[in-house]
Amino acid sequence: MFEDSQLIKVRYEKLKLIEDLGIKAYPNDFRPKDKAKYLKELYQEISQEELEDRELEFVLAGRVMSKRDMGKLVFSHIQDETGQIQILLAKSEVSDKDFEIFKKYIDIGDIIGIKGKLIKTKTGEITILVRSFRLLTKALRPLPEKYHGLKDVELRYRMRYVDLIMNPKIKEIFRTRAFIIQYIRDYLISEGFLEVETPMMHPVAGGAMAKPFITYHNALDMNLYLRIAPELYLKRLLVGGFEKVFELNRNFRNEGVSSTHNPEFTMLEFYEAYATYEDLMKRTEEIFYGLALELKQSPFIVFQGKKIDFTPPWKRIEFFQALKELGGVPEDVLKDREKLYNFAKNKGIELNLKDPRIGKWWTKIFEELVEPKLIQPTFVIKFPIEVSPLARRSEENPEWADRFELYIGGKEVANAFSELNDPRDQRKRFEEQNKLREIDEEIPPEIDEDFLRALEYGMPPCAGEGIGIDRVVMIFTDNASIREVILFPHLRKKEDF
RNA sequence: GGGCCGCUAGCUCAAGUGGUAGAGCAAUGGACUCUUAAUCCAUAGGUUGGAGGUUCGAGUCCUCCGCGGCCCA
Repeated sequence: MFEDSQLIKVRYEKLKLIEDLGIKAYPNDFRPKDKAKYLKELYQEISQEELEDRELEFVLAGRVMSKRDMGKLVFSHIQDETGQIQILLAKSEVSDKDFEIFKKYIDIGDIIGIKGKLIKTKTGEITILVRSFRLLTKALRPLPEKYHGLKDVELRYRMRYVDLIMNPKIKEIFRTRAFIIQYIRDYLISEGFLEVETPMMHPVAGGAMAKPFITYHNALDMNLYLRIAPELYLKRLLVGGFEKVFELNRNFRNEGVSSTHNPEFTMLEFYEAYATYEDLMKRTEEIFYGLALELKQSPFIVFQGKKIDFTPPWKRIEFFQALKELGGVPEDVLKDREKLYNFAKNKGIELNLKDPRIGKWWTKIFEELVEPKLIQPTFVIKFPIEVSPLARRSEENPEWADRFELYIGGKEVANAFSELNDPRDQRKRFEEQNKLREIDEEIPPEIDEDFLRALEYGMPPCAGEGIGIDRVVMIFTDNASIREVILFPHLRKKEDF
């Protein structure tokens, strides 16, 4: 690849000079034994005299992050996965050749392996006095400025690898992400759930309301949809006799990109036979409370300047009650289409007049007026049946679904319900939904007949829940943008990238 | 989709009302045995996101386009 940047040319030339000296620029026979962070932790309290006496040799590898050449001494920091540690090359301690090579040919950004003993500088910093070193990887591009690092958000996302090198806090986010996923997985497995993998490519899109990505299978000569949700497959597994299953993986939705939406995102769905959405509320509280204790050693976290308390039990509020009390929708307006339409319009909310489902209107108003107010963990219960096509009808009132949505920090985080397992009702709901396809492009393009057949074989009474993992990570890492918790968020293509 | 803001050296940023495009770090050459945003001397580095336009003259004003951020839908 041609690069006309002066800085890169210089590095390529240097690489050639190194190789001309018979030095390998990309060897793979160096095995580090020590890590920067642990050396610092272990030896911080030990005096220079004691370190001198012990004469221990340490072996580590890392990227050169700074270089301060003082003539016959060169101080430098190298960075491994755990952090940075200072190293010192002294002309008196290494061969003349090594010293020359380090001074002349080792650049900031190169990865090197070093052997040496620990010393403390006069300021008390644990430092490795190098006895020998090896070039392990030559870097051909300069790192960003050492003090400010890489700030440009666009560059940070497009070159996450550089972001990770320069901004140690970014690594923490993704460690926390991994921890959260591991914690949830451990919880479910310890509760007897089986982790499963169902298709990512669906012949029929379903399980949620969203526009799917379409792809094409050559050999089968058919269109496939990237899944918008695994729900209908997980339910088939309950028909098949698994009683507790979960899947923790990616979903794909062909929608806009925003600070809370990435076209692919990570979702946990779990299903439990002989349980109701009430049981799942308890599990949800357990999971989040446990996570807060593990991550913060406290039931409290701060999200975007707001203190959030995960101590169970959490607040529950009925959907209508929330619309009235938090959304300010008057009682007489709620069920009157015309009044409701005008009420929304007054609030700057445009409702789709062609949509006959008043429930759809309610959820729209709910999103705008209620959602942002639900800061503390809150279960919103008793959802309108019209917008819950896969949920069981409430025994109390057939117009409600036995369903909850969980809100934290003003965002929807989880959605759960007692599952509809009456195949007759399920078919009716699909068919009703079908009629609306022309006015609502999020309705799946066809009915999943095989799913209905499976229900006819009998799915045990059960409850299921979906948790948006990216949002959970946002909450626990206090990030307002989903892109900060996804390693490689999707951006528009750009030349030079 | 709409509004606002941004895009200048590898990175972080400057350049009243239009008048020769600068600094720090990084780089290159040199000095320095406890530096740590090292310091000191010197050198080099630019199609100012792209394309048009206005003007004697555009980083700056206008139009269109691209990419991003925030807000709204």
